[in-house]
Amino acid sequence: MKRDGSATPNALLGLLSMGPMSGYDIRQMIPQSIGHFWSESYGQIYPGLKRLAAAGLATKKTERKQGSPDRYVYSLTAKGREQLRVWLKLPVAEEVPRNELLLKLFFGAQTSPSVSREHVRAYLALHQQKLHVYRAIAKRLWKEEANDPRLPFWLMTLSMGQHCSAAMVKWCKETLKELDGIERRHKGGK
Amino acid sequence: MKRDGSATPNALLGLLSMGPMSGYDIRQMIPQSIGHFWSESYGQIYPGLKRLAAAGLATKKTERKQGSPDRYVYSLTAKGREQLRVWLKLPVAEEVPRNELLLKLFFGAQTSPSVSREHVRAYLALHQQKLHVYRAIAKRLWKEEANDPRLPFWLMTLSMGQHCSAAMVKWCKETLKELDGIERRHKGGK
DNA sequence: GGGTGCATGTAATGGGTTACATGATTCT
DNA sequence: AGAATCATGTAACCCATTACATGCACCC
Repeated sequence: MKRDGSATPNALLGLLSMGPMSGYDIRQMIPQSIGHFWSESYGQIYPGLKRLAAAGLATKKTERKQGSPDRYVYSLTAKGREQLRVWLKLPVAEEVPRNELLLKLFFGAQTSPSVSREHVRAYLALHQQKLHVYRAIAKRLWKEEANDPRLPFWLMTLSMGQHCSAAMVKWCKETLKELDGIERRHKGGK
Repeated sequence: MKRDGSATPNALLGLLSMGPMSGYDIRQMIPQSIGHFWSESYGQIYPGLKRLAAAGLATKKTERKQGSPDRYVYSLTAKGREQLRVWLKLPVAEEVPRNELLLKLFFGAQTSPSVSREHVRAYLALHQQKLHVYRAIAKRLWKEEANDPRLPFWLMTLSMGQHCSAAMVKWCKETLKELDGIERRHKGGK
């Protein structure tokens, strides 16, 4: 049995479960849907969709319109829906995430504290901005998708982003204070 | 100018800044150092060290002992230290992290709420355990490395883990309540 | 005429893990 | 005898991004 190391084909199934789509459509909608915690490039999407069709998990229809390129629109088959449900049940594969900020911070004693401080500052700004974006998305969803049964699940993923970014903002502020202290000792103490 | 897409060689430089080491040593010490936010496999380490030596960033010494295999111990050169400092100053490259849990949760409406609940439950357990581990490490560091000037930086990376896991625990608990509500409506309501 | 958007796709390249290969010593 | 630990390393494979290639239509 071939074990499926990658979640990519299943991510495509999930996106197709939201409605028939072309590869181009999928790419366009990612920022508005799973973009905050998942990404796919054309190099994955187009061959991936082809493979789904070859495996009988999706069907491909050609849409022709004069004055614009052909579109290949994929729809989930019953088999595809079933495969999606099977994958959703499988335990989540936890990976060791690589965090370059922490890597640099860990070796922070090898350079001036101000270097670390700038990294943390940038991280703070990043997460403050994310919090704004999350709030805007939540507002939009409450208005526009109020009756969609999928709404609660979308809000849960948003909520994780909010919890995480809020924690990061708090950590950044504490860490900046700590770094300031180190810098003062660095300059004043010796 | 060739831009360095990968932080791996610099991670090796950072580890070597802690003292001369063999590839084997590096692999062994990762869980005790940067393991919570970075990983490297032998397939990266051994060729990586060779490249560092070839680039004049590290020197290789052979240690022979009767009754055990040869060890190739690498030490940073002045040039290597300088390169580490240069890399530390470069802005952190933010990547879009892939979170499989969120991906499954986002499509949670395609299956029974209990499926999502189990995933969240596992995530809760994972982060509660991480909190224990972090606390144990912090204790050990305070005792054993109290006078090391690098200690504050190590504690900062630990602290991020603590903030993050604490936020995840909170989110999991809230989300489990929400999922319970959905399940009740699911069963009772219709 | 030139940029932008629609729309498809592939090839090159990069980055990384895993499994394998080797071989001595020490512990059970 | 067999397993675990020390220690090095490579080859096969997997996954993913990026750059490139094509081509039409529309707007400035």
